[in-house]
Amino acid sequence: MRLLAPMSRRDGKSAKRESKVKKEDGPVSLKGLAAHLGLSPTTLSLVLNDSPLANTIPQETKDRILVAAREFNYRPNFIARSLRSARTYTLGVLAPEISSGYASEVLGGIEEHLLKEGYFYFVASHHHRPELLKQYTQLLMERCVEGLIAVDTPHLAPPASPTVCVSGHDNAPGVTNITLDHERAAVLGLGHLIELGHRRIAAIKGQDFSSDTEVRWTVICEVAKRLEVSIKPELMSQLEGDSPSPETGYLAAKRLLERREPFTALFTFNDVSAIGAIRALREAGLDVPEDVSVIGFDDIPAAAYNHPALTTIKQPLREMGRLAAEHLLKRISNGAQ
Amino acid sequence: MRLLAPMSRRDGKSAKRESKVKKEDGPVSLKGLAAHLGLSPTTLSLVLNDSPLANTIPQETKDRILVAAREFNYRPNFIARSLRSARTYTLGVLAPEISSGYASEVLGGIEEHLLKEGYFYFVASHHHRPELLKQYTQLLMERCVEGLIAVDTPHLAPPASPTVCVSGHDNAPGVTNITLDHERAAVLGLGHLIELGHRRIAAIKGQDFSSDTEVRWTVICEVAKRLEVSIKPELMSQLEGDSPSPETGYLAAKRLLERREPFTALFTFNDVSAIGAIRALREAGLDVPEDVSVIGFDDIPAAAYNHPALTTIKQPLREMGRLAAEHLLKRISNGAQ
DNA sequence: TCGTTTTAGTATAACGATTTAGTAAAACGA
DNA sequence: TCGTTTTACTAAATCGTTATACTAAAACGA
Repeated sequence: MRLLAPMSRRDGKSAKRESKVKKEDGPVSLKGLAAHLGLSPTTLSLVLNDSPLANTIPQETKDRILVAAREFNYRPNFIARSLRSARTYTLGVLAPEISSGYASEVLGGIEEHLLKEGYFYFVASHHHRPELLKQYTQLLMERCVEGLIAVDTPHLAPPASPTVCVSGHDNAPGVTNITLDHERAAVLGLGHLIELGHRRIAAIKGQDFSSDTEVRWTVICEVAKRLEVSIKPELMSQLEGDSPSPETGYLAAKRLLERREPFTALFTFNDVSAIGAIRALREAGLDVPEDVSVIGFDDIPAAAYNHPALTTIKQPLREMGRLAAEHLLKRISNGAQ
Repeated sequence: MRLLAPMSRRDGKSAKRESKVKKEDGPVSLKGLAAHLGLSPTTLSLVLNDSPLANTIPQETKDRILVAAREFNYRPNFIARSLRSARTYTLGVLAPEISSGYASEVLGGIEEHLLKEGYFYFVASHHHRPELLKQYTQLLMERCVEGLIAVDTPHLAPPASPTVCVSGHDNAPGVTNITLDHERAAVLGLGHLIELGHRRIAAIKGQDFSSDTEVRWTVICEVAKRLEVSIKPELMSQLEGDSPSPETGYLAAKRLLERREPFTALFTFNDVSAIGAIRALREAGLDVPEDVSVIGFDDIPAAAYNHPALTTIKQPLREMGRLAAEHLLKRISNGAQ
């Protein structure tokens, strides 16, 4: 059941004007500060950036400048600097939808590293729509981002900036892919099920638009064959639609059950769909984990608190985001393309 | 159980140099394009922005300019424009942690509206640490953002830019708060429980650092009193720590149970903690919902797929984000402070 | 004392756009 | 035909920095 609470907006009283006349007109510019000190902007710039050219300027003058800068709370204008230096210290991030658990975890890792390095980033959600993807890539480039990070975004057109793809599998020139070791993931997952004695293993494949879908599926099939528990075609179902709720998994499991092909274990594409699948199994009178073992993927926080607790393969999403950011900044500072 | 899969990094072959000599040197500037056409940058600027001053310029010339601009894929440099116009079309967003379900939903709504209006935004997560909050606010201002949106962030210092707080309750000058109608939420939640016949109602209050905690708690107590089911002090527990997992709710419920004060319903601060609380109740031998009814808050996707399905008060977080963005842009375009 | 070096700066141009003020040539009017 | 208006532009300033080149004065050396 769901009860919807409404919301409202309330404004504070409008800001009172500062009575001090002192700084009536916004932030100080270098020129203004220089005028106040009776020096040229050049001198201030040299001192404030302690350029080697400021060597011959006496400490007394330097101090005067530093004191005044502090007093007037001088902050160099970032835009002007960017224009001059052709650096924006800004990246662009493309993701299907930032509010998805997957993307937001990766973004968390990206942000953590970027802020530490003095960078910010713009995000755009393309909802797997090619024309939006193209448009936003363009917009980000126009904003002069120094590089791009694409999260779970296949078929990215070869970009003009250095690019890192999180869970990318396209082999494009100039693009670095950060990927999971899917082979190892498959061995962990299937190995665990086999150890529990399962032989009739079903699987739910990801949506076609997910970067990992094909690779993971291929690897799972290979590993299954190698471990001699090959997954029957009738025991494969696939997620459809891009709902962020467990519903996709619920429906995929339903389709699987309709085929009446028996199985004792289910390997799902992610935790959210696993939760939905479990519900479908229960409704079909199957007990989890007594009748069917379910294994998820991702390790979202809710996984551990599901009832019963979900077994899952952890993807270090935050770490992958951090690594993507770290690598991209390295490429940028190497002047790499 | 959780099995950790490792990840790896793979680079594509490095980009081949374009063999065309045509555009060897990055994007064209207005000056470059003007030189190519034998016109002045001014003329191009007037035509491309179709300024009224371009009225007297013959269509033929205009066409020449437009064709060349298209041919060379001319894009005005955003940075240069920003410097001149003192507009960045960029906002700053402050949140405790972007990867939390709460913040990412709100961000989704913010993003949706901003992109539609040609804006981008920078985000920074302050983790409820005052010094980070201050530092990031400063950094965002230095980046020349045109406004700020603070999500679940109390005690924001009076900012120099127009600001909107999502779930803000401080009454600061120049700050707009987007808030839930907590009164209505409390009536919905408590009303539902009372209708089910509950009289001994327990509640889990939010962490002290959450914007909504105090207001919601106060309102719930008031409404409870009015509905004559006042919540006993012994039946109040509080979330602690900022883990994003249901664990906080699990622990809060444990503390509640230790007091051995009987109750038949539990109103929790959010869905995630509700899931944890249900686990604690189960471990204590209480059946949900037979022995204890639990009601959550937020309506996260997993709520509906919890077993049993969780009753919850929906917060229209995405809508709140969208509204915040919309209102802030309106204030900005009104030149408001 | 005169030439050189050092000191302590400054003037100018540049980044890439936009805006204001201007101008030469053509067209027009009486 | 001469003065005015219109046409079709352009020059220069500006946004706030930074980089390069330059200079006047002081100090130094022989």
